[in-house]
Amino acid sequence: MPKIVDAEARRQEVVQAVFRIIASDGLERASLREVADEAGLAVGSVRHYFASSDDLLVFSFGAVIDRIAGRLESAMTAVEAERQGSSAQQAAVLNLLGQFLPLDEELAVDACVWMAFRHAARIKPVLAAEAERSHRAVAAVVGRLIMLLSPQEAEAQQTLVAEAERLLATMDGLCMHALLQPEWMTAEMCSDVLTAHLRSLAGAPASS
Amino acid sequence: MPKIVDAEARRQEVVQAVFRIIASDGLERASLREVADEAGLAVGSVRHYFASSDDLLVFSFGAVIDRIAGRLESAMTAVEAERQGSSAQQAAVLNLLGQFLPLDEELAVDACVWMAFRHAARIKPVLAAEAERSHRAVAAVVGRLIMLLSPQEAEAQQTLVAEAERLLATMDGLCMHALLQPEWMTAEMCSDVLTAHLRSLAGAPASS
DNA sequence: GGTGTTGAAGCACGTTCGTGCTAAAAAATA
DNA sequence: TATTTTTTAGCACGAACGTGCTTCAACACC
Repeated sequence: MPKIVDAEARRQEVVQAVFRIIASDGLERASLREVADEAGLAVGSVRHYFASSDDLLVFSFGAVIDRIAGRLESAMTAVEAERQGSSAQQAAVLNLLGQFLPLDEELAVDACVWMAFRHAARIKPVLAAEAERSHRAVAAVVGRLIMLLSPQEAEAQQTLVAEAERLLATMDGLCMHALLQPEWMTAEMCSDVLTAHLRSLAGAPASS
Repeated sequence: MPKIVDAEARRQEVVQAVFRIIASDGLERASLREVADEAGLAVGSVRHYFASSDDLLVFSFGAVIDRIAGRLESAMTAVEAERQGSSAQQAAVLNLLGQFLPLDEELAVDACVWMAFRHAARIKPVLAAEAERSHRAVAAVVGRLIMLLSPQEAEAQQTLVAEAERLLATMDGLCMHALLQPEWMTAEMCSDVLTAHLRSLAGAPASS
């Protein structure tokens, strides 16, 4: 029939163009014309794969969520595979939490895009569902991590939830600072903050 | 000479209109026309007080920084006025940290506007200087708080800095979650997370 | 009371946006 | 080779944007 083209691959190429534009110029510059230019296509071509601008943005949001959630999941299974309390497990935990931070180019792009979409979802209702999914996916991983790391002594369920939310907030804040104030929040500072937080988790059992 | 009008008061009215628009519709909707409508003025009138759109945004950013920094400063002096370790000081600390969070309508508007400008500053160079000032002002207060709350035992300077950055990141993450996922991050959850963090500061001296 | 400075309002221009729609190009099938 | 269908490209329209510039009303001062 037609010119054979892998539609799914094309969509991913367009999404990659969206990511690059958001990371460098912000979400508000991710218009159809800009995206088409960045992807080396015409506006009509992009609109052939995505019915509307909202469609493109929602799909892109979903794509970055899948990427991040996938990284977190695999890093979490690596943590669970290590012996409890071993230094190898400690390293795996640091690796897991590092997936939140813009420590290399790819992670930085994803972090930019993720932050931009989550903040945009406060205003644009079309993004709300994906924002919910994003929060659930990340909270699930962090919850498992907290259950693993918390002292075995009897812990109130509420305390565990609060500790999970605390770690989640710290990671998001750390990511935010690393993106917005990279001169202050360096990779070393991130590492220091992370180790301090993990020590506070292990050393100060939050017995309610 | 002319029609007497308190120019500074007028500017503040326009800035308030900017705040309302950003809080409800996002920063990208804070155009001259929208702001003029919200303030009950004409575009030309707004431009009489602000030379350009960028001028208006930079001034508004500065205004929200001053408001937040002012609240933090007064709350910090209240903390320093209480007896060290007293429960009154504990309450004053909770009050100080609560100034970061959208716990009432006014705080919520400021938090929205503050977040929006800080993220926009990553892209728009005109906002960069104010973003720097914002970071310095808040970091200074949090630094003083950490020095006050840390156990008196000999602490490495680096550890204190890391603890300050950790508290700052946690507060920003908490604020972000309270704004973006208010159903999950309720006021009670904020309180639980804050008390857990303060306990980890006092109970687990981060001796390097 | 005239006069000149200033607040307020609005027009006009060029740019960018999303989107409906049409037309050409390209490749697999008849 | 002719046809059919997907892919690509492009035009046109209305809306919204920032901004330069002009116009009008109002009030303090001579």
